[in-house]
Amino acid sequence: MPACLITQATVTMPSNRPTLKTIAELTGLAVATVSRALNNAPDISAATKARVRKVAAQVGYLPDRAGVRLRTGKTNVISLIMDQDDRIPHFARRIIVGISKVLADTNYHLVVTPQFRDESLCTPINYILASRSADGIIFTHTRPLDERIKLLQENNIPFTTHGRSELSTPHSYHDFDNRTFAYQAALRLVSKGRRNLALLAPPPQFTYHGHTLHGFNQALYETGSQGKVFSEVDLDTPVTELRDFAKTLSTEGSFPDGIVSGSELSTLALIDGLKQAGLCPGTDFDLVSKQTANLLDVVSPGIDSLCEDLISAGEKLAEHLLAQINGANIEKTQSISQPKPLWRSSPM
Amino acid sequence: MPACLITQATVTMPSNRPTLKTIAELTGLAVATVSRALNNAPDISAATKARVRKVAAQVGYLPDRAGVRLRTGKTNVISLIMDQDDRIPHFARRIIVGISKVLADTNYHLVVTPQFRDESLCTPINYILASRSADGIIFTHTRPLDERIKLLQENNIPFTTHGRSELSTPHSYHDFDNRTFAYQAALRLVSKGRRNLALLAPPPQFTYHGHTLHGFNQALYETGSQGKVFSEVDLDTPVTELRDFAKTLSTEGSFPDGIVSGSELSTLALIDGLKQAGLCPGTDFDLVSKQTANLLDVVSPGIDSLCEDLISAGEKLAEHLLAQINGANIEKTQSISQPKPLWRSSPM
DNA sequence: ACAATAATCTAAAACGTTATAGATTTGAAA
DNA sequence: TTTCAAATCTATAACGTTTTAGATTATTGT
Repeated sequence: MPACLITQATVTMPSNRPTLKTIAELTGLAVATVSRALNNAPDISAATKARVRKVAAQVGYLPDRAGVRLRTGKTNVISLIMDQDDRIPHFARRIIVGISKVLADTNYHLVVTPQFRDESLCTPINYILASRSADGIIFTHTRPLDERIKLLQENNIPFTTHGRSELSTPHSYHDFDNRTFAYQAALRLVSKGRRNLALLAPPPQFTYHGHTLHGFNQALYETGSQGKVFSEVDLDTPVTELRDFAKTLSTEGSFPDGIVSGSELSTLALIDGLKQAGLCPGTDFDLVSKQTANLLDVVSPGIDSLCEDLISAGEKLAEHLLAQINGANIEKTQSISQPKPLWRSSPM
Repeated sequence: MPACLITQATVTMPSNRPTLKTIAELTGLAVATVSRALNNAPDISAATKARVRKVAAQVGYLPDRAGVRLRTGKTNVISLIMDQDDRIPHFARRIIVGISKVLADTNYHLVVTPQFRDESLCTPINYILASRSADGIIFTHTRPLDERIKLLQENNIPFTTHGRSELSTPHSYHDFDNRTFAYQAALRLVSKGRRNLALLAPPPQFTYHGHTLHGFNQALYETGSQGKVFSEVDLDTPVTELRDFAKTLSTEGSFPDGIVSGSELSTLALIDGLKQAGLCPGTDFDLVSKQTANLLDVVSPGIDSLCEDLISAGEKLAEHLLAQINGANIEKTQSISQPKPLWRSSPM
């Protein structure tokens, strides 16, 4: 590669990108006036604003993010803390798509900050705070006494979470109603004649563990059914292990004939294990699953499920965060979405 | 909410964030000297460099991204174009994790730019170019005559792609060897005694469609086996449709007893359909699948697969891009990864 | 001891933006 | 006509960084 080419590219070349100065020269106005016109300041005449905006559009002006950021401190960035590994297929992508849909109408960019396995939950947040590299933060997999929430509140930076905490100070969140999910799932099984239920619960460190158990137990109580929470396995158990576990279920004294499962992948593993043990879904047992993608479609017969829409969750999170950045009340930036039933077969 | 609080926060408060000026005052040096010391300029003494670096570490100095970006034009951002919907579970997340692992050792941030369904492939790229908001771009799902590549090359911005194009001008890429994948998969089926093979191929718009067909056909040729490419369905066919298709397969005249499938989800759908038609995997037919996640673990008996590591793909992409930004030759930023066999049962 | 050179540091400008305080023009009231 | 205020615009500084050109000090050769 000829060295001259590198030099040519490195040396400051004219860079025809239009700036406020360009528009100022084109209109004969001062840079400050152009800035204020584009920002709709009250002391600029309507005629001037119109003229400036027209020229700005003509030359394809886009505000320089670095200039704005340096001057105002506003990054126009929101940061999503992304877990290095999560078990829900498409979880990260759908959350991101939802966020992106909302941000598309704004000049915010989404930067994804990874949460590595070997580091503290606070590490990514501390970095963002120290480098002041985002106007707001979104994180997921919220815990009851989440240290991240305290950290963010102390530093007074807008944030919102997927899932709630149990801290006394209110915070912005979007959550899926896992209590209702487990409740409706259990009721569905009872309505199909199942009386000995079991719950494959979320890992205990997450807040929605409690919600899920609560809904499940309430349904048991209201219908007077038997039921238990699997103690050997949870939604984070590797699928192979889960399948082996399911194989042994039928040999137990009290075989659960109705199972509530909090994730599609776990559901598939359970079904395969039970099938291997010679049990037939729909006759020997029934199962109601949470559905976040279309994984259940690959297996037949159809499985009753309750859907959680992760794209719309991402949208809610982005909306909450932007609202907060614009000064909205915390209380206005909290939401809970309801499970959408997808019953595949009619109950008896 | 009391207005005074807002005012207090809005009014420029001291913001104790250390800058070059802070270090300059602390050391008694000029701002320029501090800058040059931290950037290891040749005209600063070793003693001064050491002193400056020590103080910088003590006060927790982090360069202000906006300052650097405004002055140098370097954004320290790389942008990943993310498809709004893709069929491979965990695809986006794993690519992102891989990229993030490499970027963690640098001061690059990763921004995810969405590619919406209804817009041109070039829209996100045009935006990035117009706003000069990234130093480099990564995109996926490369096509043989990919318009994005031409656009990026014309604008002389570093980029790398997941998958190759067939354009004459070389470009940086990381690809999975889909030719070898299909070749080895077909050979495996033949070694199990299957002689009437079928391929569930990628959608024809992607470059790896051709690669896959090539490998498959080569194996047929070398072994003298029968085989065909499913023409009614491909890897983008919805799983329910794919399952229905599989159900009808056995009624055909020449039932394929060995299937090569390019994705886990499709594999699960095919197997379920064939099972419903009364066919048993391992006896009536065999199947070799590409594996990118752990979805196949949920079904038994184990399925032969060839693994594609998407996390390491993300790492490669990031490495290629950074190398290019640092002036590396295009030829040094191309790589192809080999499928890793995961044979579940021994051939006959 | 003096000039020339090398080594090391610094002052000033610039990147694109917005906030502040001030300047100019216009219109109305006196 | 004069005066004052309102309306509209502008010059300047600042955000944090790096580059350029120049300044200062130390070192060398003669």
